[in-house]
Amino acid sequence: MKEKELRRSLSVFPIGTVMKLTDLTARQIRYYEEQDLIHPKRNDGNRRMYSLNDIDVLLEIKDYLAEGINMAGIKHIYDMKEVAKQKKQADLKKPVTDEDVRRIFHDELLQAGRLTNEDQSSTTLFHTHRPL
DNA sequence: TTTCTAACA
DNA sequence: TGTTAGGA
Repeated sequence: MKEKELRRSLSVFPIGTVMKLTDLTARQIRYYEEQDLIHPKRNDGNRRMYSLNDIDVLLEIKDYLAEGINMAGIKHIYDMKEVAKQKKQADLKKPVTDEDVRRIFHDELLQAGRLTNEDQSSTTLFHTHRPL
């Protein structure tokens, strides 16, 4: 099932189509790109071209935002997903006991509560969770 | 017409 | 995030 993933990765939609499909503004879509949440390619005219995968991520972001998670939180969720994949590949050769495993679980707990909404000013950073 | 970058009464 | 200017 590799052919399918390959197709989902093809960047073929211009931003206008993505706007209609996600109900996001061009401003938001470009902003999420700045935050490295998506990486649309550019065509010869410097126009952004999005893939089905990019659209899926955009839709996920909408859900997270609706759940009250801020940009910082969403970013963590995605670079956690990366770490999780690195771990998965590493586990194919190495045993399952890495520091990464703990870090992942740790971050997971933090996000469950801490970065839901309010600003990073103070309170919620302390009372929600304790280090693992 | 559509999208791009940069910037802010 | 919205919106707009000025260009491609």
